Amino acid sequence: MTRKSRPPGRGRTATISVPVAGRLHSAAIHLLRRLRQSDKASGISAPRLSALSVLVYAGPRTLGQLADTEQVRPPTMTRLVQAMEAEGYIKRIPDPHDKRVTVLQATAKARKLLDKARSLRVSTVEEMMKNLTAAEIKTLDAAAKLIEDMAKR
Amino acid sequence: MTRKSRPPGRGRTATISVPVAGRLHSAAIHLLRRLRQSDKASGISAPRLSALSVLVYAGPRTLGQLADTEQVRPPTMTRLVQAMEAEGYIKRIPDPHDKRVTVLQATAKARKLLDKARSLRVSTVEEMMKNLTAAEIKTLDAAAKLIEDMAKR
DNA sequence: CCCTATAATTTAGTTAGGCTAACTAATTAG
DNA sequence: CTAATTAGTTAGCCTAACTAAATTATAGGG
Repeated sequence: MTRKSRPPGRGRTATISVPVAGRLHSAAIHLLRRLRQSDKASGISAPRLSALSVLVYAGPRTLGQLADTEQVRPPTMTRLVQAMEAEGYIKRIPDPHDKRVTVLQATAKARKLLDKARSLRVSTVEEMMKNLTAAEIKTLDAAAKLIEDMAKR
Repeated sequence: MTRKSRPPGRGRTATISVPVAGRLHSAAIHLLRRLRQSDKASGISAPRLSALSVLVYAGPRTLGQLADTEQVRPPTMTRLVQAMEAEGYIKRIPDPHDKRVTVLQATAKARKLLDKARSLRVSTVEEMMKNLTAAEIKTLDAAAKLIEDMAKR
């Protein structure tokens, strides 16, 4: 589902979207307020969880790349990585072509942790959805796909 | 728009909702990741922003109540409040019935700050939505309303 | 009036995340 | 073969958020 480039003549679309953006924003805030609670149960801090999910869901990368995507300086990432390495969530793999580089890879333990955290959050959402009609669920599904698409770039 | 209590015979709704909950969860995460960036621009830390928005959007309450809702110990909240009081975001109002208690109230400056933060985030969402069709926007709007309803309890 | 409970603060200390500056080691360019 | 660049680490410092324990002041029942 790739976003089609919109040709001229889209009319009042931008104007219509303004209040919707506000409502969508509020909805996201309130949904996430709920989810944050299940997040704490994972027992890992937000910066670590964030860096680790990059490694788990987007694959291995170097420390510098990870620092860039997480928008921190390399020394900060060094420490985050050291802590998570000591806890068995990250493995360092030396780059054979460039000995200065270490590629970081999430371990099975990390994947298990994130899967657990995810399923906690997902069941919170399920619980919230349990009284919806089939049509309402369809609407949410369509919206989820649209949002993914929008967030992709 | 109050959630209607669903009578028996809703059939496979719960089963259908399972993968949708997962997709909705992912969508929310990715949307949030975007919004966190605009949040930084507000220049206030996450714990403070969170506590302050309780006061702004849910109204005044005592320090102890605020500590409870934010899930921190009273000393932690004392410090958060002291900092925000010094910056002019919170006003303390002595409780006439119980002199041990101070009721915390957000100032106009706080409201202005949160409005600014909100509009930053909303324009991020608008920007993301700018290539959607009218039908897609309608879907998002319906979903936003459903989510608000779900999150409400 | 005393005793206990409660609201908030102070005290004293920890932990985590962030930074810059200075360093080592490896790579690449002249 | 130097010189400059790049990846990552170390060291040192700062701030924010958090905690438990002790303290202060008020409330309220017996």
